[in-house]
Amino acid sequence: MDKWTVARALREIASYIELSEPNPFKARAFESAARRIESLDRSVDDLVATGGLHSTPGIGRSIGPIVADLVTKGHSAYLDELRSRYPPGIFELLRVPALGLKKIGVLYSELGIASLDELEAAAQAGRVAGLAGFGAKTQKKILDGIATARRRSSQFLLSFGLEVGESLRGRLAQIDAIEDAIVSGSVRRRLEIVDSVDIVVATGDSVRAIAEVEKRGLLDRLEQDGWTMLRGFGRDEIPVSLHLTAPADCGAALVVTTGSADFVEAFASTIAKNGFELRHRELFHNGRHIRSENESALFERVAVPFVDPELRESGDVLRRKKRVRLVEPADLKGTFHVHTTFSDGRNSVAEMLSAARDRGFDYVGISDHSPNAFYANGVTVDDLTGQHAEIDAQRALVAPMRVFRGTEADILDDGTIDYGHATLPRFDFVVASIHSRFAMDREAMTARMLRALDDPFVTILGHLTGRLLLGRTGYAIDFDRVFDRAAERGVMIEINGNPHRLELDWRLAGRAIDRGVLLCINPDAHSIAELSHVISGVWLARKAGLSAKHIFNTRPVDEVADYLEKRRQKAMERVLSAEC
DNA sequence: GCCGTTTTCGGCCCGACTGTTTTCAGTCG
Repeated sequence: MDKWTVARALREIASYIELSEPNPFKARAFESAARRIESLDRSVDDLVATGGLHSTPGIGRSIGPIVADLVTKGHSAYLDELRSRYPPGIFELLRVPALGLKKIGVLYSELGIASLDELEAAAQAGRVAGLAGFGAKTQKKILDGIATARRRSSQFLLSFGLEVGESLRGRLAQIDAIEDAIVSGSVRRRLEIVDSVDIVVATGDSVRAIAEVEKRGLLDRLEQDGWTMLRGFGRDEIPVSLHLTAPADCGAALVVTTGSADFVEAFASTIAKNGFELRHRELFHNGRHIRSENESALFERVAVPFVDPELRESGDVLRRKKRVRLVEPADLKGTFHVHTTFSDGRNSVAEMLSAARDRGFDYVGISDHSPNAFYANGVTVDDLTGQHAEIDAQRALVAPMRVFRGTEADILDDGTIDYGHATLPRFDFVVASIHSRFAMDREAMTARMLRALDDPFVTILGHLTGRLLLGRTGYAIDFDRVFDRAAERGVMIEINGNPHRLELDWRLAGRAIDRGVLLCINPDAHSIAELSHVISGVWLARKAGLSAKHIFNTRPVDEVADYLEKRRQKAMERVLSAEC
């Protein structure tokens, strides 16, 4: 069993404990044990086999045997028992805003509520308001929140849609009767929130193809709609549509099913001028069927410059005379905003650096949290020396990759930057982010951010609005004023590739670019695996129509090093002259 | 549940906000 699976089991135990136990520290002990396991630098099997478990901090007499059970038996009797005490799916109530594990525990023990439907019925009957710790306002909030929770359960993050789509595509491609399978729809357009997965399936024998899909159980609750459409559900109930098409019509089927509806409509009317028509996912010219094995051949045949799928949200893009070369993952030479175990990262400096080198980066910037971020174990001024020494010690091992020492410093309530000017010069770069007081009004929040942008040590503005997709709307700011100030001060704005954040929003990126703001694609990585968030950052940049020239970290290492050093020097001069 | 040279109990990362309370618990970041 790998360490991630063990950690997940420990977290599940922590959640069950929080439902029922009054002592909050017991659940926290399991949480911290999970973190310990995740940050192991060797396999958990090895740790158990060699008896090293007992000397691992945070894992004591109770948790030790649970970890050993998980590793040696593949399950834990303790966790099995906890699971049997509650109905499955009780944690779906967490989707309701204002409901945490404590309240869910009370709802279950007092009223036996363990699903959204039961909760809704009880709240409508007024039974929730009578519970200890609940009241009329909470009951109203819950009723409002159930709608949100239901909506959230029918929407999915792009990263999830892509994972389900690609895994299905791979399994479809293994079927003999299927020549090709390509993910289309809003996933292919890289829309940040999707409600379904669409796959074009090219086959010369749809009867056999459908029979195989059914036989292999690739989808749940399969419905057949004629011979060209199969609908079902993938993992976690995401709706999936398979669009069966003859291989000769694959290009047309891709255009139509990729959408958007607006784009396809505009595309159809553009090509109609030359006598072409899209009908039932097939291409016709003056009534005669035209082969379109792939999309680029189709665009060429109808004499329209190819439009990258990410740009197909509206038909306006068809007015362009030429295709713009969008930024690609291979364009990124390095990245910033990478956390380590010095704050809330799960991997050490050494692990993160060698993983960055293995991705082929020429440079990487380490940026742990600043002291104000208590909950994220921010690095104190005293601990900085140790971290910098550790980074310096690792440099030679990952050469010639260049390592920059940075921070993700909190923007404090008044807009000043955590650490202050006594310490900020010690960093090669500073990502400034807001992690507290999200509820400020638009005016106050904008003022706070403008002041942060005025600090000469700030290099990059981190996750612009703090939004969490399907979780939390970002704080309100006046974007144009922030973009103007960022351009004026030469502060970059981050494209945060974390699939839950994906901001600055692709709908806004063009406005920032037009005002002269430079952008930087960062992973906000808290583990080796999360370094891949630079790829989702590239999706966003492509969706915004950006090229390599708009992105700072497509620049070569020498240019980047020079830029950062000059900026740091200038900041120190400005601060010194202000003090004189 | 874990930890500890103050060693078997008492503390455990913090703060804003909200609603239910009338001094605090739960949620969220």
